[in-house]
Amino acid sequence: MYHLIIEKTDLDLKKTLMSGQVFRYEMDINSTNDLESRNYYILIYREYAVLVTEEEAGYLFHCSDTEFKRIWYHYLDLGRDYETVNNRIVRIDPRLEIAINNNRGIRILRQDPFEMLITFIISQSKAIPQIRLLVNNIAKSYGTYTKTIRGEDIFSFPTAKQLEHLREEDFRMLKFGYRASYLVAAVKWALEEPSLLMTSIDDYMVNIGDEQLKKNLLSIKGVGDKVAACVMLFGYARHKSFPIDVWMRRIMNVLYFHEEDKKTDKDMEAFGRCLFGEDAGIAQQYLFEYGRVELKLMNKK
DNA sequence: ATCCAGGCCCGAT
DNA sequence: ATCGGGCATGGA
Repeated sequence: MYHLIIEKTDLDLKKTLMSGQVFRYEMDINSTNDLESRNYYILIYREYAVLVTEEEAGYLFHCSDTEFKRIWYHYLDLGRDYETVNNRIVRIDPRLEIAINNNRGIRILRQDPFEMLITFIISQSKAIPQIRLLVNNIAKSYGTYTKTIRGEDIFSFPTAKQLEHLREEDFRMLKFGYRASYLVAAVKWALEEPSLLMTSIDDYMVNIGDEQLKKNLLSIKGVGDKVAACVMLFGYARHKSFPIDVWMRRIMNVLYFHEEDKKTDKDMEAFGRCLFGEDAGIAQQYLFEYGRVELKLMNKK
């Protein structure tokens, strides 16, 4: 019934969930060693939700072996050997070894494309706690109740179909502000481009090239380079994506450029993709974490 | 109170 | 092509 992951080094759920790529999860971290209050996590993917407890030997998934293999193994990208990727990245830039060592076990999740599209449209000019609040609210309002885990009612994120009839004012009522019209456009896009949204986990790899997919996403009002890159990386597992945000700008201006260079986001994205190639997305995640920690310390002085 | 948050659109150069 | 103002909301 339960599936046990032994290798905690290959997977760090806490770091992965807090890395800014996912906004719908639950987590309870206890600082005590009380056996009755182990750390636990709730992962959500489409109509699935699973309780994961942290045991001495590894993470215990409270679901069937079949569900684990079919859903969570995939969701957590466990089929990829991150050590190999890490080695490639360190070979390209040895300075990232610190960031990798501090963030070993972070994985790029394979989340639902439509959820990523809506989530990252919402994310613009918002802080992470706000984003979490907004996406959880829309799930409660328009998603489907899945199950209750440890007292938490878990809802699936609404499908495009479930948001089909929402108007701008409906989204404004949910406090999405000026993003409301973008969301209407995104839902319309999703309903018109069903082939770009997987219908089952099996057809995850949409049969379309990176460039074409990006072009398609950019056609949505409210989706720019950054949002498109995030959707492609976290929703379509396009690991050549290299999203540039304020944090990435700061860290890249320290590691690779200078403020005076006045590099544009486009310049930086091209640079990162060229430097890290197929590992750009994962490298970006390490850089991002590096920036969140190291730069914060540098600015403190 | 003012500022700004993992941006993007749009109109003016 | 590039620049800057505006945009909703809420937390610091």
